[in-house]
Amino acid sequence: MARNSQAARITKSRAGIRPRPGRTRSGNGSVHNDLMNDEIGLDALAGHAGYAVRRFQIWIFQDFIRTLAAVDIRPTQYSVMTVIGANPGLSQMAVAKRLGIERARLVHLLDSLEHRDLVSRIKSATDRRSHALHLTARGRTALAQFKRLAAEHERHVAEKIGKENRERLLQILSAFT
Amino acid sequence: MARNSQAARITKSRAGIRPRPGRTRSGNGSVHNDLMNDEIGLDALAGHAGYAVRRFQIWIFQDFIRTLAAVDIRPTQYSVMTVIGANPGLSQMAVAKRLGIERARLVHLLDSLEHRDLVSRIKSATDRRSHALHLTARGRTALAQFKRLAAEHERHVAEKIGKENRERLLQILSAFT
DNA sequence: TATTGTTATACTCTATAACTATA
DNA sequence: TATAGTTATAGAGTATAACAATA
Repeated sequence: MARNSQAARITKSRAGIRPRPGRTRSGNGSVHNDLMNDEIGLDALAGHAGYAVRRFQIWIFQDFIRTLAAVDIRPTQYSVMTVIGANPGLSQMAVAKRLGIERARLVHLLDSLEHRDLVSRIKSATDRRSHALHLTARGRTALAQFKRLAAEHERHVAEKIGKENRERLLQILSAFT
Repeated sequence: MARNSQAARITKSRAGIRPRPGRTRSGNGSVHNDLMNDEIGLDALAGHAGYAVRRFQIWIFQDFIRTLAAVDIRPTQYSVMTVIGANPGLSQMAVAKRLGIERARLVHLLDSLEHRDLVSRIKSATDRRSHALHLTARGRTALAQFKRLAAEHERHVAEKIGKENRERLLQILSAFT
């Protein structure tokens, strides 16, 4: 699933040119006449940050999901539990705003976490419209494990792009957190 | 929709602490008791590249869609047209593999571009299973305009994160293109 | 009147599976 | 048997709108 992960060299020089299809041998040994992946120029795409960011985001989420597959936690669920764990008592609106999730979607996310006894909604005494969100005892224990696995995922990221590059990236994008 | 765009300061020091809700005044002047966005600590999330990358990707795609709204072209449509324009005659499989799009999804993307007379499928003479993809005359003219608008979008990115940071980002993520 | 949580709808995107026509 | 294109389905994720309870 991690296509192109090793294909760092981009043949920009051939962009815009119609290369003659070379008879080549692909990874699994099959013979075909198609252009190989790294023979297909990206043209203007190579200069767009959004394209690279999208490809990277897909890779990183797939690695996160794979690394936390045993505990069945996805990136958004992890982010919700982490924020509630660090700020118990938050309302659903506050969590949704902080993480940039639609409040309508957070309803379903919390339903699933509540059914798994990881999070609980407690009626607010001061504003009876809102719920104060807390981790359950089970949720606190589980989150500690999730964080260990997420740290392992983060090491995969560092291996992939380099320790220093990862830190530079975090710094460059700090305005978006 | 660009929440937190200016909120560069993160109060990591308060993460894990339950701050007393301060009576504060939000941007639109309404008074409330909730934690303000930058009072809510991200805890472990602040150290995860994936979280920042996801937030950035959302911002960048929204800006792209907004900047190209007049021509009704979305990021994926742009990437498909750009690759076909630079490599005419590619098969659907080749485009799908190169861009990391499911071949099933590319079918619908091409349907819409073909209906708008921007792309055409031409039956391959050598392999009658596959289609050779080309831009139409209208597609070539349109793509030139799309590229001008996309370059404008790219300037927005440079303004947002800084010219040098944008270039560093492209370099760091070059392995994913 | 406005806000919180909720329900519902629609559209995009990702991930599969299965079908057809070719190879 | 395998591959290219297609159709279909299901689940995330995004974007809205509307409603009840409450402020």
